[in-house]
Amino acid sequence: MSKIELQAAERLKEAIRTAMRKSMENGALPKAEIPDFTVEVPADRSHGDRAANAAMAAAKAFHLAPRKIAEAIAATIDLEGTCFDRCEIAGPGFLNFFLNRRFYVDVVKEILREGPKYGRSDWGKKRKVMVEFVSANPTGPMHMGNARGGALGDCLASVLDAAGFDVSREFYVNDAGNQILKFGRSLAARYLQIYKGGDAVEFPEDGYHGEDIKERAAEFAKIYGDKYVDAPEEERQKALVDFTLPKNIEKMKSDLEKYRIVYDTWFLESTLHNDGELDETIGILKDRGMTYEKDGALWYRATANGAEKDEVLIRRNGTPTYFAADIAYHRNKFVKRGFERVIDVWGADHHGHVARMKGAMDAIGLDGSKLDVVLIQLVRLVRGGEVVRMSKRTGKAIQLGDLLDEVPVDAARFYFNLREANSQMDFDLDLAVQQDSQNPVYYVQYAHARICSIVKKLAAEGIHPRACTDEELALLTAPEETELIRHLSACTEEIIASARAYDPARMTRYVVTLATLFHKFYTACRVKDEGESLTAARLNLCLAAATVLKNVLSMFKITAPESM
RNA sequence: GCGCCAAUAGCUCAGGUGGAUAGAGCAACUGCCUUCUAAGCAGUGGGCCAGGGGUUCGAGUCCCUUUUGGCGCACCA
Repeated sequence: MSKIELQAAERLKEAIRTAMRKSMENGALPKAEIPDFTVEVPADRSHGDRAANAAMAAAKAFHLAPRKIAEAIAATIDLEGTCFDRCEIAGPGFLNFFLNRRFYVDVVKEILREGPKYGRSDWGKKRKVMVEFVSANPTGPMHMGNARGGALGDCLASVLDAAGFDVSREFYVNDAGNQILKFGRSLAARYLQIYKGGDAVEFPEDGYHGEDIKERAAEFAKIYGDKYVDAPEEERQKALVDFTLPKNIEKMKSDLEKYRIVYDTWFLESTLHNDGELDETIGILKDRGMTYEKDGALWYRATANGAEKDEVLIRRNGTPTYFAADIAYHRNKFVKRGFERVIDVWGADHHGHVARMKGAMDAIGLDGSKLDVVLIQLVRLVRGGEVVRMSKRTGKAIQLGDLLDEVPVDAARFYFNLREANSQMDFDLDLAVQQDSQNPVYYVQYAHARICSIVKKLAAEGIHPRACTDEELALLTAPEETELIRHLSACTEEIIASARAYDPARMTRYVVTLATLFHKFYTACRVKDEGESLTAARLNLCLAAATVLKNVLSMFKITAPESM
């Protein structure tokens, strides 16, 4: 795990604080409390590798001009033990620090030593965290929104894993409740229509109108014939649901696997109903005085936790609501399975549900703040310059399976992780299908392939990668080389930042920038025929770059091709 | 009506806890392959950060407000 970069900021901060204390002792600064300040990477390279705003932040406390404070700090600071060797005062009082030679040498060595592990850290301290994502209704095929949620959820899980959490991926299968009844009614109607004609059988108005329902009913009819035409409605529906549901779930599994998503758990909602957990959870709410009866239904006092209105848990007809099951489900995650933190990836249209769900966790005596919800704005599909509606019910929506038939998985996964979850996004299918050189994923993969090509070319001449001495690695002083190394060194920090923000798109941007810096290096610096030592050192740098490119890509389950 | 999310270049978007001259990609234009992959690199043009107030040394970033979009406010899930 990378320590170098992580320690850089902390050690520097401590050195600055020490310098301030020393200045106070020798009278250069008045005695005052040292305020909080930041150390950051400046936008402009000429401002050094790290900049601290300590002098400006302390101006008030010391009643001194920022530049005076900066001068006192710069005069006393001891950079021994940090990876910086120079400090400049600039602008309104910034302290700009420059990395020493040793830093660049150590980074390259560390990457080559760590290999596939480089970038990983124990920041998450092995805490158990669950990421639940997609969880599409098993009543029909998955759509574009699921494609985005899938790529994001899966990559978020990977980022958390790399940041040192014990991550579990889960798919919640809504195989119970109202929509399954509706599902059964829809299937039964389509089934009967086969034998009695489309006009003779009325299709339920709130049913699922998709073509897939007709297809499933036809498959069923092919096997069982008219056996269920005269059976009681309830029996007919049950037979159709029992036949169709497993097929739909299998289809989702295989589509998702094509998409390189493999879950640790497929959690069936029906288990909550069947083994009493739902009743148990409602019992807890009752015991805590969070429920009451009204109009024949059982209500949850959501308003007690700040909600605008109360919610029904059990309907007048005796069936529990989705919300009731969801409370039991989340209780199961925390209590029965001991997850310390639970992340749900939901479509943004469910945002109203977020506060309710957190409040419900508090209501059953858990901590709602340990439930995090990542909201994903729905994707608008654009084809031929026109927005395509994605309603499942029209039966005209593009399905996840269709998408993957047309768009390479590498491209789809990368594309959906280009933007943060909470941004609206159009998916231009025409563009995505024909995308090759335009798609940033190829740009990144190309950088990797280029490196492999260099290595191959040199190997053909009998030059193989070897360990370099520090003196040799210190030859890497061109701006294109130091910029590249500097960015490579930020990988661990960046993964942690992505994990903290639940934003895997940060890593996509990181790796695109990495590719850019490599391409610049490639253009400016030759590896071949540069003298034995420099060639060896640059070859090491190439391997380091390839390692990080590959680590990030494979974290996202995107291939890192050796040639293109 | 109430609430959540958004508004940055022609288009699609970046801009961690406020920092130095607001950045990429695409599109447009101009250069660079007898030398490791040109799916690349270098350069040019392009901006009232939706409008208006405020907070302070300092605001694209924080607060208020207006406008414009997306989405919620079921005994649906």
